[in-house]
Amino acid sequence: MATLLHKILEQKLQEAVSIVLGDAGAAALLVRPCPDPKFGDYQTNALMALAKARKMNPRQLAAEVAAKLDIAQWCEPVEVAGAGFLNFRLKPSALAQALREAADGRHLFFQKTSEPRCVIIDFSSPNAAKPMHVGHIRSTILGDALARVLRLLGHHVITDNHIGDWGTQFGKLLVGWKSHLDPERLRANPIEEMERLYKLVNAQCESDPQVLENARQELVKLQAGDEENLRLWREMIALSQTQFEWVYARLGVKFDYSLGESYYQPMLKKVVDELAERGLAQPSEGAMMVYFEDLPELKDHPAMVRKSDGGFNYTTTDLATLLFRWQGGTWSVRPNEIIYVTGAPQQLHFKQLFAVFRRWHSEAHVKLAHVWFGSVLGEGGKPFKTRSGETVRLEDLLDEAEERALKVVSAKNPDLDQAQRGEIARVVGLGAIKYADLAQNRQSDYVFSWDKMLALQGNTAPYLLYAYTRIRSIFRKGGESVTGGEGEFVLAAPEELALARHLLNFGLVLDAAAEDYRPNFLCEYLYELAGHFARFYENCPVLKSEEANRATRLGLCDVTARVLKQGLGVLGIETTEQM
RNA sequence: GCAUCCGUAGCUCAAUUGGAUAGAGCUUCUGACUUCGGAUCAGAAGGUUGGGGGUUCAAGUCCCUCCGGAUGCACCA
Repeated sequence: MATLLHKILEQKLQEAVSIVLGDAGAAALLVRPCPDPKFGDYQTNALMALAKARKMNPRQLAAEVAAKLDIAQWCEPVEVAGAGFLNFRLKPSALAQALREAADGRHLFFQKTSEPRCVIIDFSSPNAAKPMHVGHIRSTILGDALARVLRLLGHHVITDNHIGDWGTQFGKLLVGWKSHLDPERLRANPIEEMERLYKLVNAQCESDPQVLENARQELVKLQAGDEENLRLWREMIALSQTQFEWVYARLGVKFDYSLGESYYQPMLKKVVDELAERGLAQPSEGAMMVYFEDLPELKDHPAMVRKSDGGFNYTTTDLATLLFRWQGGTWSVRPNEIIYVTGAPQQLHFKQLFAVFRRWHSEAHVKLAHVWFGSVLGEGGKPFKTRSGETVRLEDLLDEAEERALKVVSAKNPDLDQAQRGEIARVVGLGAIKYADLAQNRQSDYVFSWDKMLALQGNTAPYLLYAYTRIRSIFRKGGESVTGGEGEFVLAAPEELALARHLLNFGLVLDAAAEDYRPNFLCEYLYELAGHFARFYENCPVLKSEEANRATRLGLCDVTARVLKQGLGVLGIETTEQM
């Protein structure tokens, strides 16, 4: 049995409360780390809320619950403080036991959920026939990190890339492909050529209505199943897919499914027919609309599910997709939850989507979450563009990250051979980009800064990776005889205790990050962990210390390295032994 | 006009069911090197959390209002 102390405390608190209040009504009694170590290791403020709801004296309730708490095995006597806080102080033996278990590989301060859920995560979603750009990075990195966290916690995660492979852009692309295609350029760089064609025709459409009309007709033919157009479309999709896979491989991102918009086209008519039959959708100005008179937020924002020209739009496609997923897709498992990771501007769309679906299938017990995020801005707070005003290509961005990281590594560590430096630069560069994004509250707009993300100070990937390499260096230097330590942990120095206490909270933070879809909690935790380690490292010699201290300190180093590696790994960031 | 989101130190950002003294990094200043990797650590300075009102034992967080900004709002996705 793993000793996960905060879980034990929560359990015991629950038991004590039900003894005192005589019922199990106490929903979630959370125990969390104290904001200030002087109060203790863990606290709960839940009793104050509980007392309030029952019109009881909070301090008295806290005292009564404290009297029934059966935790002497792990804690010093509990204190009632302030308006009704309970403060817990761990016994050194409990701390030592948890660390010993972790050092022995029995756990890493977290446990898998007792209630695994099936969660579908929809993220990245680039448009076919266009290069992936910086706008896709947040969705991709955030979605991947969430998938990894949920999987680590034992959930059944299905990732699905809803590629934009059926939009109106294909009308223009078909016109371009048929009249301006340069086979040489297509061979050399298919995406660039398709982008060139699209831009060319798009510009022509501005000035020449005839070209626009041609594009419309090509689109209609494609959607009607014209063989020639379908063949060209498939070719374009295949070329795009190759590019996507290359970028995803570089980022270390994998999808279980990539069912694009086109996959759902055969289902769209039925969606609208059903909505119409059930009176949920009504005709208006030739289009089909769903109104939400009873929802104040959406009262003035009806959703369109069919255009006046008879065509369907993205709400229709998303409804079909949602139904398909809820019914178990091709994987035959009904999800408990579906998560969409997209930008903030789509909030209204998802509110409409979810509202329509709830009416359409009110029997569906599935949690629908729109995990939205802010924009990536350039320095100065304006949209992030290249000097010439173009959107930044994702591949160029990754290249530049590695180049910049290589310069730093080469300057700091010129002794390493070129191949090693290249590999370190890859890990550090990609890690820096991912971490800079994930470390931020996703809902804020994010100011992209090379200097900040590659800095060795502050809450950055290089700082964390450096902490990791310092630990690994100890074990390298100590030789093969040096393991993660043995025997009982004897924690004495304040830096040892602070590090140990912080290690214990890894699981709590993983849970919080998963619960709120916010990897920045985990980043914050890892940054603090690296800080605690740095202070420990500064003040507590490991290899040079005497045998008694040495075993404990080696153990702390080992466990810290494992939490760092696991924590970064679950953010999609690799580690490196040297840098 | 309607809706959503945001406003925290000079700058970039945190702040876990509303919780105890709002925290980091950068910048500035001051310290610690015969380094288990100094790509480090310690200390100082920096705040009326946009303004005002309200709820609460407790508000950056919830409610109202005003100011300022971003985004979206029927035939693009």
